[in-house]
Amino acid sequence: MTSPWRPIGQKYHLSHGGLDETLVGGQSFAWTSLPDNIWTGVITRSVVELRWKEGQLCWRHAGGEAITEESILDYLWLDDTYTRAVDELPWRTDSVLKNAIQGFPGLRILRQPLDEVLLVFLLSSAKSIPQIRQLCRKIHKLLGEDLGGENYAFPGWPSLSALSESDARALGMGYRAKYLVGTAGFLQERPGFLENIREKPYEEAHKLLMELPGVGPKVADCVLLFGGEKTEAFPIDTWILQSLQKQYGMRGWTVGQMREFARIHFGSHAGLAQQFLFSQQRNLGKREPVIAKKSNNVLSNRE
DNA sequence: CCTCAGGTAAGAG
DNA sequence: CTCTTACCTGAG
Repeated sequence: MTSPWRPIGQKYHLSHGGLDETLVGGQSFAWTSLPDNIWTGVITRSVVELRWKEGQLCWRHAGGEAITEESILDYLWLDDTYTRAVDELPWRTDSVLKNAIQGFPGLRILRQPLDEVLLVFLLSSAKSIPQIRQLCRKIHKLLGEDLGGENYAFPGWPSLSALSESDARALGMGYRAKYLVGTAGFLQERPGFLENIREKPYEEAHKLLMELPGVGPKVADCVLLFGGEKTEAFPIDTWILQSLQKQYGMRGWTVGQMREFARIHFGSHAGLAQQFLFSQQRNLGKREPVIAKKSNNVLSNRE
């Protein structure tokens, strides 16, 4: 059933850390990190495993529909346009960004299906990454196609529209339940709405997405960046807010001013810059300094 | 028991 | 257009 490992993307710049951030760092919730530098995930209706071994990325099919190497390359943005996009970022004059790029070599934006990404980020508000992952899995398992090995496909919005608000609340969505029901109903009345989004220029697509209940500026940007191939989209979440405030000295700036800054400073691939800064900010202080921890214990013993 | 977490929507100034 | 606040729920 499982196909043999095949090398992929030999000619492109990759690293284990960059890959891990890409797959399980928060832009997708379809991947799981396994021991031995292996990740397993679902690409549309195919279960795929990736492995990092001796500086080489390999993949194999592990369930569901067959999938081509070409599809994997596209999904992982393994082509020359990525290399060019990174080079076009203003790292030459921006040492913060340069630092972030060097910290996560080969970090990229996945090209995920837009409808699937919309569900994920519609449910993401005020939730942690593990919570979002768990909630999405629950929905996929309930309504999505069984791909074997506890993997399930995204059900599609027509299936999601079968959920009532109380169904959705029973799944643990809380106040996000009305977003899901509202958006599912909206899409049912407007066939082709999501398909159209991809073809529109960024500004228009962003405006259109915000017509959906529960989709504000941040979620719309996430959907366009991760599911709409709009690399100029610059989602401003709490992490990016911190990065801009602390590393770029933008305390007191409004979110609107920050969006404007990002457009001008980072340019047509601002979203890619965002991903590097996001990963950098989120991983600050994640390395456990053992010695520092010891001294903390001493201090905390006083009463 | 209390606070807070990948935000959005609604209302006020 | 900026600023506040409520909104569900579960984890720390």
